[in-house]
Amino acid sequence: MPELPDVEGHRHLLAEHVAGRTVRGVSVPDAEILVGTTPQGLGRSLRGRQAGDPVRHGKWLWEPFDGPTLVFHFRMTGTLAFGADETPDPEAGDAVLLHLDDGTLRYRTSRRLGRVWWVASADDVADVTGTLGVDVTDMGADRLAELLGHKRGGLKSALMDQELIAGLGNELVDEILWRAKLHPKTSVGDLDRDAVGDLHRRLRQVLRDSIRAGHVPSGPTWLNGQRGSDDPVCPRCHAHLDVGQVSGRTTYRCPREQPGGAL
DNA sequence: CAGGATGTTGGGTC
DNA sequence: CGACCCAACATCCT
Repeated sequence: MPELPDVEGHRHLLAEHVAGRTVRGVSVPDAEILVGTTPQGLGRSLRGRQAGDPVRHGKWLWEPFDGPTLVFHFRMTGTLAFGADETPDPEAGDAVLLHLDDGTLRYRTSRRLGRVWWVASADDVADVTGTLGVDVTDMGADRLAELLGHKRGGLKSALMDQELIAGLGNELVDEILWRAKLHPKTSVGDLDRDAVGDLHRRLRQVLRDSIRAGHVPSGPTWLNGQRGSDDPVCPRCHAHLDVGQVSGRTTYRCPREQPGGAL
């Protein structure tokens, strides 16, 4: 599930419940998920430290502790939760818990694909994340046009390239392309400035509504709601959707409104 | 019960 | 180097 809107929700949770609090102790029920230190090292490093303001860039999230910083990525699975319950539930995928002044932060990755990295300083975060493009929530239409101007190949691949634009995942990109009425394999070079402008407006709209919801919605007016259906149809024109693979990801497209070849 | 799944990495090819 | 493809990761859901 975790797409950018979910990660933004997790950032909000950190800002609300963790920033400004002090670490009293840690639990690491799944040490394999913790990278860059040991459970003992994590406790030694964080105990007594105060949490600063969390940062999200694309689908990456980090929390500085007055120097040492925890970097979170959720991959295909994973959540953050905060509450009074201090008890780890390893069966449910609890991996790293931080016990703070007034509650416990719980990083859970049920399929164990997510990771939490420890780095000594916020300056070292980029060593973990690698090169990231502009955060998609900070990207204006001109910037999008400029970035696409340097790219070749298919539009969906370009939008999903985290080194170009950080934050767009499979579900968001399908939703955006459907609203912009663009075929996922549209050659990037075929878009003129007006088309990029329209694409950008749709992108902003999808992001705003998704972040507001805390996830990519799947209601009746969202293409995303057709995902997983045995007979997916276009929420606007009710044509049967074309489902296939693009860039190795399951892709949905309306053959009538996003014309072009089959996926 | 086999197959597929939201993401990323690393290998390989052209 | 860029674009693209694939397999792997570990587990859950259909």
